Amino acid sequence: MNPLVLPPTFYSASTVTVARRLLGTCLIHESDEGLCAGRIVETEAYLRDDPACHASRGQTTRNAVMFGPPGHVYVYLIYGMYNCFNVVTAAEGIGEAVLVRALEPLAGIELMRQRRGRSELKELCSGPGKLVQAMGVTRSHNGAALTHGALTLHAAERFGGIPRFEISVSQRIGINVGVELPLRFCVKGSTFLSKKG
DNA sequence: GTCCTGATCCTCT
DNA sequence: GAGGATCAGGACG
Repeated sequence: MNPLVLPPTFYSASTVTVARRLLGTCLIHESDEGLCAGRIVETEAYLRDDPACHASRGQTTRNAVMFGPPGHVYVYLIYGMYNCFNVVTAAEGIGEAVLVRALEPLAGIELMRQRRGRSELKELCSGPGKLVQAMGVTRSHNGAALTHGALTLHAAERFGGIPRFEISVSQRIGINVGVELPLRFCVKGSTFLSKKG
């Protein structure tokens, strides 16, 4: 296995810890169309007892993946048009996840432009629905492991690393419940955030 | 079965 | 800054 691929143990820390550690790591998707990669610059933690978390009302067929082992992908359709990309955290049976909200494009940028129908670099991955579209992620990836397969998560060093950065913590975006909780984490000063952090 | 809501994005003003 | 697009899952009855 590629030593830069993050191991399953990476995901078994607390959800908030994983949300912070995900910043700077590289998401890579190798598809038939080509390879795409992006560095994670914005995440949000969704905890079990959090009303905004899908798993807060117990396990259902939709959110079953969240209750599975950590290090897997939970893809969910929102507003009938867009998908959100989540990383399952916490032990099996708990039901917590981290939403990836924004990426800094690293590779396969032309492919991202085709998929998005936009040319500006900042418009490719600066939002949950956008990055899913740019990376070519679909609901067929729901339940897939991030430790092997087409969709993998690599350490920051994979693309030369990221200069030392500060983490900015703020309130989450786009939800109506639990908004006051400081569970959104951004790479401070990044130009690829979904919103000013 | 029917109704309603939502972790969004884009276009237009 | 506001509104429309568009659909699956969950909560009812």
